[in-house]
Amino acid sequence: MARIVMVEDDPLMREELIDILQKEGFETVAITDFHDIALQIATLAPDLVILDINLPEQSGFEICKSLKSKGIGPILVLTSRDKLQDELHGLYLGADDYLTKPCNRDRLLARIQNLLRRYEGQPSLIDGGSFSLDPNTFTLYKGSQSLVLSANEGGILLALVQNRPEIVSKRALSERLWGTDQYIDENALQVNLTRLRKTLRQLNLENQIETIRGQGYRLRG
Amino acid sequence: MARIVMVEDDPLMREELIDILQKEGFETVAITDFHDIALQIATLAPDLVILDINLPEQSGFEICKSLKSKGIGPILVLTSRDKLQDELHGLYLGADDYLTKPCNRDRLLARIQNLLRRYEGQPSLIDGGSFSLDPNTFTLYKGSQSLVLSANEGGILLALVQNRPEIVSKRALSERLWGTDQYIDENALQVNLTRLRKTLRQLNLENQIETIRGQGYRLRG
DNA sequence: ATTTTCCCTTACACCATTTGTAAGTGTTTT
DNA sequence: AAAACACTTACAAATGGTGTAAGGGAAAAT
Repeated sequence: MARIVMVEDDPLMREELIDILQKEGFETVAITDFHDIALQIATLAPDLVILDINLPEQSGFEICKSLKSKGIGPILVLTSRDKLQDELHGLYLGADDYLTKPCNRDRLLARIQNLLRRYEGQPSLIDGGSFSLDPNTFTLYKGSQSLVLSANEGGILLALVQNRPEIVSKRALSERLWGTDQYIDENALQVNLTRLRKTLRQLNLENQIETIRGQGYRLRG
Repeated sequence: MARIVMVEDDPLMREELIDILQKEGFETVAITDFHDIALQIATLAPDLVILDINLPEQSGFEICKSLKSKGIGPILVLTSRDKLQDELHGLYLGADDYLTKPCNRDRLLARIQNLLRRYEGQPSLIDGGSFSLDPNTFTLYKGSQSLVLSANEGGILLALVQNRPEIVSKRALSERLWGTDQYIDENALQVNLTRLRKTLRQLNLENQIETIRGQGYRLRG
């Protein structure tokens, strides 16, 4: 079941939330130490974060921004601040939904399900800057366009995406594709890189792969 | 700029919406013929749909459901129905957000931006019930698993998903794969269906395709 | 109960795609 | 100027996709 992390400093409200969510079958984790909240949440790997705004050490707005920059979501803000400007600010910072207290139990649950549904039906794609890559199938996505890379092309791109923005040596790429127990001429790597660059051009992804002479390759961006 | 399709039968409200959105730089398309709305919207390929609920021929709820089954989204419901049960129903049917009229202009725009931001960068997958399908590459997604179907297997599954839960005749499937100007033995369709069923089993998707003897096939769920 | 019809499955051969090798070219470094 | 490194294109072999053929099973018709 989905893991929901709650950032709420009012003890009574927190217990009530925990009760509602656990009755619904969710795994709940409540933040009680209000220092370095974004870091704590990152290590918890939540499926959804319920975030209050008025907190002791940091504003929920700051936390929201920090979570977003770490790619953690979805984030549902649940706060007593019911002014329109606060809602606009929260949404602007990247909150996925903004609800005000007091909130009807069924409404809260419906909004939570809504966010979970939207995120969990999505494939686990790895962000490559200007594109996304499915590590299972080597399917490359850019906007509404997509294409499937061949095994070799996909293996190379995956290695570069996973190590972005670090340089990946030719030796590491060769081992990634062919292992160490069979001899493949080094030129095969060059050829496959040329094929990959050509394929990337089909999605207008020019100059994504940068050559560092004598060291290896890296993904730009 | 993003294309927003509006389904609103009140002319004054519709004009006001168009004005607000165009001033913001959006491309707007307003539905004025209220028959077969889901089909019209599908051909428009919108980036977002603003949907009223009280409409002349069909309920916005039905349209929402139909759009969702065709993988069209996001959907922002904007309605005068402000009862909690209506909101819950809309979210249950798959609406991505539910706002009631009258709605503050800045709030509406913020919610629209919120949805657009969340969907751009995501591949356009069609919902198949227990799985999702990328119509470009025939990549099949189920949870964190994915695999790429062959052209024939993908073409068959796509047809079934797009017509779900309707029956698709063998003739329609054959025409989808081979057109009408070349003769392919009917058994080729049977063979490819067997191959597709075997591939689906690799993702534990048993019994997804139902045979209706003498009529055709349909997707379960 | 038997026959006919429809659907499914497996194997085979042909076609399309992927990929390592070979050879040539261009650029950068020594 | 020569050497080293990187890139590109073409070719042939290997691999995967797919229609056809043949056989079998189940449901419907007689």
